[in-house]
Amino acid sequence: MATIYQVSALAGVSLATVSRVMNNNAKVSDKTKQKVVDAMKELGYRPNATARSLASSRSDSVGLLVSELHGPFFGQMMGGTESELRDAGKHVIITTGHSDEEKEIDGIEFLLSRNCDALILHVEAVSDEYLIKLNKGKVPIVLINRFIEEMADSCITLDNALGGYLMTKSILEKGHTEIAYISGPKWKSDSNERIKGHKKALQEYNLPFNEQLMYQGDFTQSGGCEGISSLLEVGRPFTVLICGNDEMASGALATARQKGLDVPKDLSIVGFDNVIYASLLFPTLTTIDYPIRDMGHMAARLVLKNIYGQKKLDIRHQFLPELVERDSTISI
Amino acid sequence: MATIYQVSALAGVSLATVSRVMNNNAKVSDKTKQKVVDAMKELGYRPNATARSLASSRSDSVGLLVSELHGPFFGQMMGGTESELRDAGKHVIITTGHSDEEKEIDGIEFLLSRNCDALILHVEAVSDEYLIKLNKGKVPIVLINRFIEEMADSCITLDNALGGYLMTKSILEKGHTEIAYISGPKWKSDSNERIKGHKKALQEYNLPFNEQLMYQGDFTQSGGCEGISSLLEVGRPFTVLICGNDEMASGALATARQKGLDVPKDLSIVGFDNVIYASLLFPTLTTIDYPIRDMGHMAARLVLKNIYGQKKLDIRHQFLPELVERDSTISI
DNA sequence: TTGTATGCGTTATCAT
DNA sequence: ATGATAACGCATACAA
Repeated sequence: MATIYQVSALAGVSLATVSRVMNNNAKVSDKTKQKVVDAMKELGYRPNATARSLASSRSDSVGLLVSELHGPFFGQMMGGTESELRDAGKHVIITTGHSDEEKEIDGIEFLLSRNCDALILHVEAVSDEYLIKLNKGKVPIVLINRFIEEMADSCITLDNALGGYLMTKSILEKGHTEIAYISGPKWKSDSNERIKGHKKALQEYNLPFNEQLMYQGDFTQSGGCEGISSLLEVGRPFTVLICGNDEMASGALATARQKGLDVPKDLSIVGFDNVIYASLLFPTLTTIDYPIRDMGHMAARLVLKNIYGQKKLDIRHQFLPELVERDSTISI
Repeated sequence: MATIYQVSALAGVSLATVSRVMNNNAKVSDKTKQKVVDAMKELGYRPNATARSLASSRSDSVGLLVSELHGPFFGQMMGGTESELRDAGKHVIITTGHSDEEKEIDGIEFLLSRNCDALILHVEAVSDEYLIKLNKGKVPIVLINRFIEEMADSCITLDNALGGYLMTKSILEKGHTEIAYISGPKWKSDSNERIKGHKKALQEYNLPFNEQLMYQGDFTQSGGCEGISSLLEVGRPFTVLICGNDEMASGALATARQKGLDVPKDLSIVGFDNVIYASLLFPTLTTIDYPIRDMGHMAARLVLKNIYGQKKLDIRHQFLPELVERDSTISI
């Protein structure tokens, strides 16, 4: 691989000059610039990003930490962030945290060690204190789907409580009173917020929250399957099943059908996220739209604005969920 | 951020010694090692991967290029590769090619410029020649879902032709003779191989290939929607619709239902890939299982074996597709 | 076992 | 406008 030395030698100029034309951040006469460009082309020169980064402590790349690489949710998020950044000529370095504190920290340290210009994090296990401290460091942080008062300017969030409220309200309006609920892991804030909204809606309708018909799932399809099975075994009838996300809802849907239940006639089901295949299920799934792709976009824009100086971008920190009514819910 | 200099000063040893305990690749007395470790801890020292990489021309990370970050196919592939590599203490740097030659090359150059120890590529647009040349370079390459004779040892492939054959044969066995086909882009090799297998099965049954009922889609859901609409307009009846992948199949399925067609009674539909939600659709989708997660795993193992010296791993280069019969196909 | 010195490929600060 | 040269943070061949 050709280096800057060889280019400078072939072009008959100094290292500094070659560097200047690469970064075109200083005046270079057209004549010498041409010589350099020619030399570069002849040698097939490609700058070494590592050396460049070491010398400049920049890297033109931003670190992105997601919980998982698979699944519709993170797929959309990564896609949104990457496309925006790529359009701006920046690269994204992706790694995973697997919702595990140690792995999340490991991932963050990896990204930091790669000299990322900024970090966009979807973290669930590390503490607020850790993040606050991290945020005081040299590398700017953007938090997605998590709100921390002390670093509010760096947070891109969805109003999960509102989402939980909307989904419950919609089924209460349909006359349901016997409600089962498969939540996400209780230690995840979005699960909890959704439950909060759920309870608020119940309160407005003077309905009690029934702990018996609450099952704690794990946001996966199979979690939804196990959830509905377990809930049916409780023996207490319910006319609607609220799921903490679409993946669990789709699992529950399939299991319900296997058990001979007609959705929505025998049982209404609601999801959360509006994943790409929610409208392909049968019946099509009523859910809450989570504009995660837009939020991924916005996280990228926040970085572009704060770190890469694209001042004119306007930023939105809080996104709103919306009810998407489809065929999996029915009035009774 | 603390550097190796500060650690060496605090510990009262030389740079080299600090470096040795970091990499523990040379004898260091327990006593001095302890001093160094203590100093590191006290300073919260974290090695700078960039500097490290520049000095050693290694990076303990492998570059991964996929076409897209979203979608069930690439999600599974990335997940498989990352988990295997992460378990081995290596990191993955992911970037995208968007099935576009220029972007694929840009992505590869980015990965190369980051000093990746190896590259795992799912590329569709760059030429064989480019890859062969790339493969002669310093950085080892692994190709996934693409076969090039000259670098066969670096390829992890699925027998797409066999898959195409299996899917067609299964519906021929069911008595279908009026067959419509929504293919992937014709310039993608997997699309083509699947069509080849399709034709081979037709031949065995002495059935003609009907160009009229062939629609070229783009492997997306909406492509499937457009495909079936267009095919229905041809006016020539068909009892089965073969789709180049599950995403198009799911789009076609939804559109078919919208148009009042009963799947599978009025129309059988087959997909390809066996994506995670194929079994959640209604009716559940008959498809060809593409073990892409395993293949992602295997690509990682190939790297671990060849580059990171884990010699005992055994490698499999060719994977076989399997028919998964579900409810979207029926005998006539 | 430990230390010294040099190189890795750039950027950036001085000069000129 | 251009050139010398010192960082950047670490690995490593060579000495001791």
